Amino acid sequence: MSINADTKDRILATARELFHGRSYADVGIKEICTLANVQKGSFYHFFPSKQDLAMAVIDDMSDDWAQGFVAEAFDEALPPIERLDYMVDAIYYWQKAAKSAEGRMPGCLFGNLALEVSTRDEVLRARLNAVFDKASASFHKALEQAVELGEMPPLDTAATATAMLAYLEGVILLAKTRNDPEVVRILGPAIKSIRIE
Amino acid sequence: MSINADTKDRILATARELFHGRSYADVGIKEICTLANVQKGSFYHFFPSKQDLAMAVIDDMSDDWAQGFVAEAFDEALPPIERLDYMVDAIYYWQKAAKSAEGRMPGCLFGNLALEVSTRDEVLRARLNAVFDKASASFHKALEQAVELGEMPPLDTAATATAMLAYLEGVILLAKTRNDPEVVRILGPAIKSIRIE
DNA sequence: CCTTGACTTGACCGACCGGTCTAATATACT
DNA sequence: AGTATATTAGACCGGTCGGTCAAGTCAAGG
Repeated sequence: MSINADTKDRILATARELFHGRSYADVGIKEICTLANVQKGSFYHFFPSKQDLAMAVIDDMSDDWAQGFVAEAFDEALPPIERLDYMVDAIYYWQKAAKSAEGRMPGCLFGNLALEVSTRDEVLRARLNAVFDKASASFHKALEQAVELGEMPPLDTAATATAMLAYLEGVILLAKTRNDPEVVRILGPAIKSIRIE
Repeated sequence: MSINADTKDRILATARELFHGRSYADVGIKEICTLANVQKGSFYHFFPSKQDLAMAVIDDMSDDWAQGFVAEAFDEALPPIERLDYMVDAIYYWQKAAKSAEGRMPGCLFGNLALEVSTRDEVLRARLNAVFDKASASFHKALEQAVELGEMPPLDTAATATAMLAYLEGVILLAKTRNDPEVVRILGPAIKSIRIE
């Protein structure tokens, strides 16, 4: 192991921050390298291409989510419907914190990337799709349990789960465009009203 | 008037198509000029910058919408709630047609641009915000009338209108990521279930 | 000690970016 | 006809892009 075993991690963390705060196309490898204190050669030692970096960033963020507040929000100990509110709250506080730290609401990295690259890069699109599928599955489980527990009248849980995810992404999109996290707080809770029979 | 009085229009139409089908950053002025059969000098005669072009494209598309299917969908002759379904249908058929023509679902130009540029360009962000506000207003009017006519129990019509717009954008985002317009058809109608009291 | 191979350095590459500029050309007005 | 003005043409600019590469440095294994 080298003394700089964390080089790859630094690249990853820096890229993630920059991609999230701006966009894929706007952030160059040179900039990532500079901020991560890494030389270009080292970068290309770890990542064969910018696309590969993007995939790594997506996977990295996805893992962090799965182990982070998404795991908390969809904790089976919580009543299913409360999980939805937890998720909305988590997003709200996160975006609010990000805005006060950097002045701008970054929105959802996955949503941002999806709209930016999915017409141009099939590989990344597929990756992002998988992330959305996984997220949708969390909603699905919560809905199934809600129905099972009688907390919610029966419905098409799979379709509704996807619709809820879509709603969340849409709310974040609008909030980002307004650069106002309050949009999430105001519109977010209506996620519970969405129903597909 | 010059024999090529439509030069500006050709630039605009080409840029709109390219921005919509790909992204703002991915499309260069040179490419727009080539496809529009215009030279760079002419381009910069009509548009002082790429940013100005983007604004013009946003305005152009927004006007087309306002006079096109959005006007039809939100026609006051239609029962308010049917307007929502009309809107969803219109989006579905549009995206489906675009996909079979070009192989890819382009999604919503405004949503695409919003996520791509709103952290980087305040001017464009403001413009996109205005477009969303205008769209939200159409929903708002429909909801107000629905409540008035007793077709819908009273609710916070303004917030719900924005929520519906957010939902639509989210559905389009997901559909684009899946490159599958059917997502719009399946999830779209649930827009009517969204409620903010 | 010497080799191996992972890692780093930074110069370098061609392509392309948004944007500028000068000169030519077409049109409209007097 | 002559002149002003709008439009077009396309070479050109500095800068940046993603990516390559040859030349190293350095720690671990034999």
